[in-house]
Amino acid sequence: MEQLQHWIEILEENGCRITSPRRVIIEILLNSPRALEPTEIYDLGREMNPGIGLVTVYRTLEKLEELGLIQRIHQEDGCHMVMPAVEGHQHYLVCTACGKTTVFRGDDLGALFSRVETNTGYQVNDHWLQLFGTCPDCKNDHKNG
Amino acid sequence: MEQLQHWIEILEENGCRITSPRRVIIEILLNSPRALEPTEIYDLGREMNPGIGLVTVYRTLEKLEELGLIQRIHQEDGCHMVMPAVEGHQHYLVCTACGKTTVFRGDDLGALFSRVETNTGYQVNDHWLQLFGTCPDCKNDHKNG
DNA sequence: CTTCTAAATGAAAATGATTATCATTATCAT
DNA sequence: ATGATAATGATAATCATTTTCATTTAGAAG
Ligand SMILES: [Mn+2]
Ligand SMILES: [Mn+2]
Ligand SMILES: [Zn+2]
Ligand SMILES: [Zn+2]
Repeated sequence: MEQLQHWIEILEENGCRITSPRRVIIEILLNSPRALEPTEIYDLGREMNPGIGLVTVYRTLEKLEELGLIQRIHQEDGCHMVMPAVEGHQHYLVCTACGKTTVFRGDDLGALFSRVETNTGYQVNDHWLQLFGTCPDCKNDHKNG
Repeated sequence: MEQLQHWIEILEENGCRITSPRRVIIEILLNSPRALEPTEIYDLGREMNPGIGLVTVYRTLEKLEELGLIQRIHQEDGCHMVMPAVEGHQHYLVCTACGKTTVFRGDDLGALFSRVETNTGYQVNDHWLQLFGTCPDCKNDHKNG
């Protein structure tokens, strides 16, 4: 749990107090193999600390995102999930069967952006790329069944 | 307005009735230079036909999406916008200043997908790419002021 | 042109996610 | 140990979207 200590230090460095709900929420985020929705974090959190409130989950996630410790993952319908952030530029690869989420890097979209800028006259400032697929475990599950 | 006729034909071919609200909503979609949120379509629709309801906007959009005539554009916060769909595989380029949205094609992400599949063991089935930038008009506005 | 029926509509309420309020609690610097 | 105030949690508010249901209407049939 050094990762947990690291997050706590960053919170302290930023003038935040270390509270029981925050510990619980951070632990949940760090131990989850997949991205979670706020209500999922809430449900898991209540198992550890029944007094915890959904509003505190939202507020803690807001703070953690502000500090760059977590990132949002977008879904078709609109509800967001969150997961620990990874340093630097990267994108998500989400398993559509079980939700397990992985990051990848090394996308080189520079050539595409240049082409698009030339063709459209727009200046491209940002991009948003997310991949969907089947993780190794779910591929096997499907084979066996 | 041949585009409008085309959409109406497709609705008819699929057993849908052609109603006044539907005409209004389709006209708004086809005449907008940018993607619209459901409430924006609702407000514009009321100017033409004050009796129209927001629920009908949602239902009509659902139907149009089902028929592949419109597509959703995702936003950071979660609320969706819609705009007429373009044939074939393409992605959106959204102006962050005025909202004007354009499509582009010719992304060749095959090499990236292969690399990701090798590195992660996932099978990549789908992808989601959206670019953000500044449109030509807004670039000029910024220069002048 | 009427008649008929299922599709479509709109008002109102329900739902689900997120945010705001505010009195109470608890962290942590002193 | 004490106090200032950050954080919490119960509650209510807000916002987008969906459901319900009684009423209207498009368009097929006669
Ligand atoms: Mn990238
Ligand atoms: Mn593509
Ligand atoms: Zn999986
Ligand atoms: Zn613009």
